[in-house]
Amino acid sequence: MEKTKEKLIEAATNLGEGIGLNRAVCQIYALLYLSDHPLSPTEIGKILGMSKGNVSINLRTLEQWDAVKKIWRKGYSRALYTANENIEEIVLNKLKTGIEKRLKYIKPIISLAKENPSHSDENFSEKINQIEKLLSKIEFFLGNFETIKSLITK
Amino acid sequence: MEKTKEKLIEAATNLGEGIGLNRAVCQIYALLYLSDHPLSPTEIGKILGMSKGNVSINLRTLEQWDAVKKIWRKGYSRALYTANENIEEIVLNKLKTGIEKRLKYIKPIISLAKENPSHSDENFSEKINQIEKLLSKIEFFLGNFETIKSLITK
DNA sequence: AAAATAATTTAAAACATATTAAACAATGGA
DNA sequence: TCCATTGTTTAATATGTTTTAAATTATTTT
Repeated sequence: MEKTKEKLIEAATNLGEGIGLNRAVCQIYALLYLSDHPLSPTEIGKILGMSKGNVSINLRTLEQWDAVKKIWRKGYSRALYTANENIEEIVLNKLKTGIEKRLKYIKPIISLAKENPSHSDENFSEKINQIEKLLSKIEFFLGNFETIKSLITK
Repeated sequence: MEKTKEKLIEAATNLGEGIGLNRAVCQIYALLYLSDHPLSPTEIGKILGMSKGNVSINLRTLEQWDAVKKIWRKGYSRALYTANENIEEIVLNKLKTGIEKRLKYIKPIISLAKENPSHSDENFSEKINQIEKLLSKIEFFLGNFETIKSLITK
């Protein structure tokens, strides 16, 4: 592979790792993003020096994020992969999904704490109120997410 | 400790772990956040059933994030700790610092790729342009960060 | 100043995650 | 249909992170 491309992939991978993604996922996405043609899992593995099992696992992860997609070429009947080039869209969607999941989890717990008769503790109920306020801000944010997203991505 | 509080700390910790923070950091912050009075490292360790080494390490991490602060009480000459209650502020500051660090790292690499004479590859220079556009969006965002922050936190 | 208590640092252990290698399944071409 | 090739799953290995326990350092009390 070209030296510059290699460096870019390396840089992107470090970046991704910094925000908690695993190495393989970043490498594969960066490779596909920079490639001008779709690649097969085998090619990906060869180029990146990575086992085919690892390629397989992480391609599926990327598909779930809608960060890459399978395409079919006449002649080839096995799938090739391309990157969804809209990085902002991918990131924002992941963000939204993540926040939603966590909200759903925390809300009932806060409700429970609110109902609970530990009214003697003034500080505690004040803190619960603070958290509730924060949660409703986040919910507002989610409610306007599509608007915010289009402001950013367009 | 009170049952409800315990559950809340547990929930907050799971939440934090979900976004890549370590268990101890979350537990300590949640405990201090919900406590109505400052706590010493020893107390924290005892309440959470955690080694003092672990408390020490993770308190320092939290201090670096400005998520907790040392306070002194007359009579006590050793430091006690309280939570910075403004969670939004903490999160946004961490976000900003993180983005800045990563920008500084990726920018020179992009510049290098741009200078590089791989002009034969039309696709490649197009992709570089895409990334540059994205980076300048992020920079714009950072430039207006204080404004955005005050919109959110106030 | 010495003893007691508290906090930090460190090296090792426990734990978690990512990666591989090998077995298995599916597909395409002879 | 059988062989060759590609992709997936899995169990194990390797790697990285968190936590602890113990040693060290700092602080307070007597």
